[in-house]
Amino acid sequence: MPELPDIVVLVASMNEALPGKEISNISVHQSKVLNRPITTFRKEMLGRTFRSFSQRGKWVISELDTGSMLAFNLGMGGELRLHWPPMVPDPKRERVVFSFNDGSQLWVHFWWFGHVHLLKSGELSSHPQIGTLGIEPLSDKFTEEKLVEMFEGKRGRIKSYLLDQRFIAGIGNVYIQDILWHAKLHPNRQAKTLLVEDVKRLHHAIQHVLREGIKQGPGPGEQDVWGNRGQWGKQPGWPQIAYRTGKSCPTCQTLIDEIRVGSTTSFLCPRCQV
Amino acid sequence: MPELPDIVVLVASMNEALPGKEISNISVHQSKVLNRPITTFRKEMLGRTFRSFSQRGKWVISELDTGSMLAFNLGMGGELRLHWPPMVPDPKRERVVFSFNDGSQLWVHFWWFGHVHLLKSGELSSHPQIGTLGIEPLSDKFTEEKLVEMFEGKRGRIKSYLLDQRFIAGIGNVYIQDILWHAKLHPNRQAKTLLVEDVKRLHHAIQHVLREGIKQGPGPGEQDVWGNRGQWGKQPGWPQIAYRTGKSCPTCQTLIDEIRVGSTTSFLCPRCQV
DNA sequence: TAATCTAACAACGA
DNA sequence: CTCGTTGTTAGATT
Repeated sequence: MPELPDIVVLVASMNEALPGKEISNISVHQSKVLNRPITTFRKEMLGRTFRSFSQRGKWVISELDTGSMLAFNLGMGGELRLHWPPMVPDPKRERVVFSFNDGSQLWVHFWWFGHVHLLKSGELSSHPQIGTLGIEPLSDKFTEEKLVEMFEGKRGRIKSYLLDQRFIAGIGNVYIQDILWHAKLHPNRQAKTLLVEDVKRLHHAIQHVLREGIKQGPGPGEQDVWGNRGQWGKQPGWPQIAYRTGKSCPTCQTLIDEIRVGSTTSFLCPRCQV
Repeated sequence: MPELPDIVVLVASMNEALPGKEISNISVHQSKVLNRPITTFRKEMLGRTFRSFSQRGKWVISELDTGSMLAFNLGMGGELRLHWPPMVPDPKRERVVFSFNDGSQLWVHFWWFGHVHLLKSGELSSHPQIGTLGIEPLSDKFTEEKLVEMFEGKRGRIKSYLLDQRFIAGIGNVYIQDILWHAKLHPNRQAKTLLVEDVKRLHHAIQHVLREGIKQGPGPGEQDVWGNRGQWGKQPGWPQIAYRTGKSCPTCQTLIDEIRVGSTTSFLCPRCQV
């Protein structure tokens, strides 16, 4: 699933490519991705234009000319792709296709668990998932103190909290790998054992890795609205740890390990991360 | 902790012994058993008389002359005892002592986790524990159909549900032993595997064992308000299974086993109960 | 040993 | 983590 950096890059490309296009047709091939009956959805969306796009957690939020919002969650294996000339989509693969008045199309693709939710102005905050998202880790409000607070009184492992979208929005099981490596913290480290020093390193690592992710372009399997992919894995320094099992830790040359943490996989340097 | 049959017997004795007595003094030796500050509690209780007593789940509920309720939960090792002539209670042992105008005393004793909660008329249903109690298993409303419904869509082991006070009120880890033996059901039996036949046997076993418990008098460690104890363990047929590890199953002579089920102990016939 | 609440965790389903 | 629900467990304690 695309995480914060992937969404930031995708949203930037959508802001270049899509504003002003008027929706002239909509095909929905899997109705449960919508939060309304198909007919209602079509009626409310036809004739609308996208005004702008923004990122919130792992969601793409677009503002329509009516002031309503269309919120995309790409689930697993998700893509938002602009197509021109128009093609006939494979209905098994494409969940929703928006056709525009200039002949181009926006394909919403994912193989499982995605959402395309129409929200009236002001309904963002009452949306069961979007409304409960935590802080944006690249915003000014995400301070070291906030991170200290977040762990206060918590008993579990830090990885659980970093992945919990109600605390921090946008970190998933890809970028967290390098975040924990930069912070020199083991994913199983208990929150209550963190020192202020640890939290400071973690705070810095979160912002550093997410910003670097934006700079490097979409992560593995991700792309922008035109299908451009990023540098991930194509150059030596990026990523340092994620999906590099058996390679050497850049700091100490110990071999990178792959372990199960709860139901997720973690990549880590067993020597640097404690 | 006293369970439904023990509470029924205790309540009956309290209805004989206590109505009409006026509370002339109250000593509270552990304030956290109350749901009010001690001074407020004393002010509201002094001069009151007990009108009647009833059983709800594992609670003793008494109605005062004001229409308010005083709800007792005896926690672990709990006793409600009428004393005359008055004695000086050991404050380490006795949590609350009510002195009456005739010189007698009601001692509230337990070594852990008991409650003495004052509730205004109508507050019973909003009490966090009493208000969420499930059905009374000896009431007419407790039908086989109710029991079938209770297990519908449930995935866990039946013992969890039978002990969960939000489903059925009043069964604890003592009487459940003979209930499951009579129903020929293993405590770890998954709810979803129950046949209608099983549920029917279970329904009958619940009512049979609880009624027999009332008839036999208070269970192990329990007593009525005068301190009378029951027949438990003093005669061959009662109980059949509970606390009889290593004895013979009355049906098949297999030795009774003692196992851990979650965090509780279960006694069972490994041959009869499946 | 017991009772109940809760957080954390796992299993499952959508 | 993709997220919600449900059940299980460990820890704390009203």
